[in-house]
Formats: sequence, structure tokens, C-alpha cells
Amino acid sequence: MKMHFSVPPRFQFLPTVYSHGWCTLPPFRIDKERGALGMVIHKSGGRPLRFEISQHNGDLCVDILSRRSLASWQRKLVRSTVRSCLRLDEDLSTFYEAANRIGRYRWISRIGAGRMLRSATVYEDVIKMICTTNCSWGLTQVMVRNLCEKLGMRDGDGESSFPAPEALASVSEKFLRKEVRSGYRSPYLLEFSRRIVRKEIQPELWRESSLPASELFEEVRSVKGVGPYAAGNILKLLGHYDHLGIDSWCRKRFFEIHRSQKRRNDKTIERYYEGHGRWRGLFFWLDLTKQWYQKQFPF
DNA sequence: GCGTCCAGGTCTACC
DNA sequence: GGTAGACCTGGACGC
Repeated sequence: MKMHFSVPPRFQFLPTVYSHGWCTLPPFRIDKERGALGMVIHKSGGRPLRFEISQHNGDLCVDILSRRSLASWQRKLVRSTVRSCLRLDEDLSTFYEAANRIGRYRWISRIGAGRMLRSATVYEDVIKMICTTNCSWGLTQVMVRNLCEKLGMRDGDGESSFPAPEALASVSEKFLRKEVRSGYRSPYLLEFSRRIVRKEIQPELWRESSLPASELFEEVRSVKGVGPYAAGNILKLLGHYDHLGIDSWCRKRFFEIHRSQKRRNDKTIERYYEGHGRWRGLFFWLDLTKQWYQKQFPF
């Protein structure tokens, strides 16, 4: 079964898919040869749905792999998930206008970069972001893969979804340390998922929140295990680009590009982008990853 | 194969 | 408010 989507002006599928490392983390799966992004989603009470997204003649095509037909609510779920993950409803026109006013950023709107791939839920993005902290990218991949394989729901072909908060909340810290390899992050993952199950925190509301970015940042920071780096990047996935979310890779990459900078600290980086207002986090990320679009995506 | 060292963000205790 | 040390894992390195 196939579904088709129209896309906003200047939307480009592959620059969105490859916008950052999320596309390599399950339940996403990239097929480089066919230029397709696969994913598995699961809503409580139903079975996992697996589908694959690709772009043909401009429009998006979603190929449902785990079913011959879908109920109406399942079609709606797939549609809203694809729109959300690919940021199809995010209006970047003012960002592109800002980019076009600066010569070195004109490439951004020309190729339709700037939409950052996100997971099916905010909860999933936060858990994954905690798994990126204080470790190599390889270890992040191990942790996320283990979470999906050991706690997710499998579809008929054995592909796993990301575990629901209830599934994650039900295991022990020892299990996470031993089976997921999440180490000292394990109590953070447990506390966050258990707060969701107890309805003490509702991260899914953050995407539609009317809070100013600074207050939303503090709310995200209230999650144990989420510091300035993680919160800054979670905010980007919520559509707020006021924070840079600097980690060791960003720091290294920035000073590779800007060799002339004498003071090599985060304040230098912050100062460099402060003139870009609410888009500074997006300019920062696209500056660092420009070569991906010019040469080859690293994934 | 084994032991040691290091890198990577965040938390907590302390000043 | 700033700083030091602990947290845990995997990879690099030397033996």
C-alpha cells in the first residue's frame, strides 16, 4: 500500500533525512541506494507499523511494508508522523530570507537545507539525546539499538519500534546497565520514562508549546541527564533555534573552519552567532555541516 | 589477552 | 557562580 504527500516549497527529502545523525539510529533505517528512509512506529493498543519514505518527482511516497491495508486511524498516524519527522509543517521562509541576505549562506535555501529530522515523539528524541551525552557516536548507536531490540515492539519481519515509555519504565536500572549498556545514564532514562507514565511531565506538548524559548529550555533542562548541550539540541528539534547546543564535535569543527579565531572557547562560538537572533542555532549547525551537502553525507 | 589511559556531557558537592 | 571529581563505556595503546 502506498500513500502520497505534497511537500512545501523548497522542501528537499535527502537534505532533511541526512541533516544529522538521527537517520542512523533505529527505528530509522536508511537505504542509500534507493534514497529511502524506513521507520517503525508503534502506538499502544495496536501493532507496529513499518513503512518507507522516498521522494519521486517532488512528492513524497510512503510505502507501507507491514500491512496490505490500514485502518483510518493508522493512515492518520502515518501521515502525522511523516509530516512531523520531516518537519513538513515548519515554516522556514523567514529563515531562508535571512540566509539569502548573507552571501555565504545563500546555498542553504538553494538546496532546501535547514529541516532537521526528528523522531516520532519528543520522548524518543529526549531519550536518544541523553544517549548521545558523554560517549562516542558508536556507543550511542549501541544504546539506541539495544533499547529498540530489547524493549521495542517487533513487526512481522522482526523490525523493532522504539520502546514505549511504559516498556522502558517497567525495567530495572540493572537491566539498562547490563542489557542496554547505558551505564550511569540508566537512572536518567528510567526517571524520565516513569515521570511520563505517571503523567508528571508531558513532553509531547513541548512541540506546540507557546512558552518563550528560554522558558522551554529551562523546562527541558529540568529532565535529569539533560544539560545545556542536550537541551539546546532538543530545542532545535522542537523548532527553536536560539541555543547552539555545542558538543566536542561542534567545537572541533568550528575551530577547523575558523582557524583565525584566537580564543578557542565556547564564548567565542556564541559571540560569532549572536547576530543571527532566533536562527543562530540553525546557522551554526549548517555552517558546521555545509561540507556534507557539498561533498558527501557522512552516514 | 590484559591493563592503563583518555574522551565524552552532566550531576553533585564544595568553595 | 565557578570548579573539581565522579559517573561508564569503548577505543587506542603498550606490554
